[in-house]
Amino acid sequence: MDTTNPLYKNQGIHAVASIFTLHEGEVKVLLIKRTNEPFKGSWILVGGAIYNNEDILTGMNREIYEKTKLQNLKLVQSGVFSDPQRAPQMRMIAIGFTTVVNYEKTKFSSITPKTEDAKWFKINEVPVLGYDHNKILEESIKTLKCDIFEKSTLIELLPSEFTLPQVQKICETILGQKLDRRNFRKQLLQKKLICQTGNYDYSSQKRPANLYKFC
Amino acid sequence: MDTTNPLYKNQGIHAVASIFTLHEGEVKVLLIKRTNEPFKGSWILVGGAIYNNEDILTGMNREIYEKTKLQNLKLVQSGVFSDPQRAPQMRMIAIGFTTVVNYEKTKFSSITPKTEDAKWFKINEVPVLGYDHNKILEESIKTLKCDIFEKSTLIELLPSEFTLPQVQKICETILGQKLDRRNFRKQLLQKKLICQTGNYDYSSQKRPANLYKFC
DNA sequence: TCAAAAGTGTTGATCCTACACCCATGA
DNA sequence: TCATGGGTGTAGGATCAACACTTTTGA
Repeated sequence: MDTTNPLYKNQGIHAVASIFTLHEGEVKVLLIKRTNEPFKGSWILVGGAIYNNEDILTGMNREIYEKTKLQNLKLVQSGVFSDPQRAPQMRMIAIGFTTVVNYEKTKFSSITPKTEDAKWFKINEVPVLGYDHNKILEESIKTLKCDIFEKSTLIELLPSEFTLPQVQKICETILGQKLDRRNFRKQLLQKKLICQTGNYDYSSQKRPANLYKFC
Repeated sequence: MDTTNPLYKNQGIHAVASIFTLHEGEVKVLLIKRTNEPFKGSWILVGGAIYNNEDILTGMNREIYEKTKLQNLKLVQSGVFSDPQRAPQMRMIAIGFTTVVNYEKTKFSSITPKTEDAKWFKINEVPVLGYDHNKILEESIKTLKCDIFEKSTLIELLPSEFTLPQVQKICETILGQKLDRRNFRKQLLQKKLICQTGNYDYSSQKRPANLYKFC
């Protein structure tokens, strides 16, 4: 590689995360309003350029922490975006990631100095985003749907004890379709990821549901 | 992004291809001997740094063409490699790709000025490579095994007319295991990717096999 | 006629889907 | 007692793995 070739100059790498949550029965994604050019005033996904001394996962975690104070999220890679024009200032490649976070955890995260505003958007009410972030989000939604039955996804979205109807509602919301109750339970139970606690959820006004936990 | 931050300087992107072929009943990968530092004299996969004005696929195709004169290969992305130390000169992220090429096509490709030597290696006789290319190759082998039943893979490895035992041998070689003949045929035929030509292969000294083509 | 490779079907296990009725509770 | 949501089992179809004998050819 000839490092004097100007075609190699000024490249950089973005790590961009679609952070999803469930709130009020809707799938939402965290967007941040940019305070600087380019795309000043636009909403974008959480992310930024990674440093020379970081691998991509470290950089992604740092960016997420800086902008949201969230930590220890399970990140799944969901695409590489390399259109030379995707960032106006300089040539940037983006690596997309997908993750979910329990809405309760986000209540206490204050907005950091780097962000003017951060907001959860329903995924079908997302505006036109800066950069190519609509495309990155689209790939992440596919990844989210694929990973919805993973322990790492469900464990984040559920409290320590939960009912099967709760789990089913989460999956249905994310997949955007109804699931058969009996098949759903069979499927989940025979994976042996969860087991009954022996407790019941009396909070509903109807028949109490069995409480389960991850085991 | 603060472009004056030195942590953002001098990043680059490698596109790295594991180009596989079948030859003399073995799966082989194309390696190139480096003529320059770093890793002068080491064998590495085909690849290089992409230009500012290329997307990653364009850059990968260009690198492959420059180094092998091969064109129109079906490239499948097989990983992102972002260890900050993976390249000694400067910080380079690598995007790995997997592809296959018919051995016949490679006979006429002469070595280009950029390469001292290029050679097919059996995949279980690959030496220690420069950079992190052993790791990249490992991921590509997984991708190759996953994609072996894809039309785009098989079509490249087979002549225009071929027998089912030929296809089966290819799959067995790549997967490294024997397959049941009856199940294999059923599986392939019910995908309706191939159909009989009505011709027979008389080249063997035994019962002639039906010739098939992609349809 | 023999050796070698090509060709061919069936059976059982597993998995997935579709579907209907009873149960426990609070109002 | 009723309305609501929780809980449960089975039957049919599709898919996959295992397995053995017959056919065609050249030597």
